[in-house]
Amino acid sequence: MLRAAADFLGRRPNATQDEIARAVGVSRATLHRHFAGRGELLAALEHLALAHLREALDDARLDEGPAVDALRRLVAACEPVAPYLALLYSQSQERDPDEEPAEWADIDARIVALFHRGRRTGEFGPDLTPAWLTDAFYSLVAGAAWSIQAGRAASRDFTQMVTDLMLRGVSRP
Amino acid sequence: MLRAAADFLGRRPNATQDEIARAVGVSRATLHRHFAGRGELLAALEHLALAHLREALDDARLDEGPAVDALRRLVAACEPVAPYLALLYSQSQERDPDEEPAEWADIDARIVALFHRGRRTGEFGPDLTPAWLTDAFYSLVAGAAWSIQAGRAASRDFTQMVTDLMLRGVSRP
DNA sequence: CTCGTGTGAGACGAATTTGTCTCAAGGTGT
DNA sequence: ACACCTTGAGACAAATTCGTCTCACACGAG
Repeated sequence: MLRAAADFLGRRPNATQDEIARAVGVSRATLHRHFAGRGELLAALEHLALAHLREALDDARLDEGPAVDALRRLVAACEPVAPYLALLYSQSQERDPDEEPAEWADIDARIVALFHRGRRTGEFGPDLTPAWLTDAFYSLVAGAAWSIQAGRAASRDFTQMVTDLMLRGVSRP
Repeated sequence: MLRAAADFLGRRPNATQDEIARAVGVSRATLHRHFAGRGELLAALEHLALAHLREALDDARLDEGPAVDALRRLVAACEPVAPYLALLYSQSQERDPDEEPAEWADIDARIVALFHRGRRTGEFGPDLTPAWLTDAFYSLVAGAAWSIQAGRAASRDFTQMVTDLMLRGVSRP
């Protein structure tokens, strides 16, 4: 149910609760019984996305093996969460920047740590800061999700699109 | 005036026209005299962004010299437009995908052509498609603009952040 | 069968937002 | 001084959206 709501809100961030309910397949009354108001729905969505994302980070084992491989695993593990991320990425702009839940801090810290480790071991170049690489990672994941949703890219290319760009940019293999 | 509206809408995409007017520094009546309704304002904003972006593309001379240098010039020229792009990038989700003005087709085509050229000359690797590289370029420009606006990155690092990531990813120079 | 539960449909008022109007104030050029 | 234009402030109705309530219907468990 949240899945359908996420898909729909990804396309129409400002949709009415009436539209959301119809898109999900329930009546507005039922939607309001489960989530009282748009805020609760967004919160539930964020909670679900955070849970999936945490699980993805656990599966990726970011602190094991070469950082390059860990980054590959990270992108691959994030693929199912990408639509949620894209949604929250667009909604995050219209929220007070200081009221964002502290649960994001964990996630951010783990990804930042990966880029720090790669820089320390010399696998990653020293020019780009881990903070920017983390933001760029989010942007690329969300951008790839949008490209796929818009039909400009194939869903099965997600991992390669993001990993190749993160690892080598446009340069030759 | 549009500049102020863009800055404010970048932070609060769902702001009331009252809030927009106050942020711009005029009364709601005056704002409504210039742009009848939110739609016209967004359209004007998009028009302005398109004009700036076209000018940036002209300045970048994407079809001259090595594609790598052209990409560098492109990013540098896009820096002033980045906040506009970030705004439209978030607003574009809530619009019918087929009613988007054809003016974007020009811009997209020129950027896609750059990546095509780089791939043809062998400067860019053959794995990533020009279409995805274009989307990724937009994502990174918008992401960098958000990072800067959020205070996580310095404004003067914009060009290097985006170009380094596009050209080499995380790998060493 | 009967009860309880969950759902859909609809109606209602409240709050918000928007478009429009009027009027007074301020500035400009003649 | 005078006409002219723009703006700010406020009021007003219309439209939209949201929260809430009621009622009828379906469905499974006992």
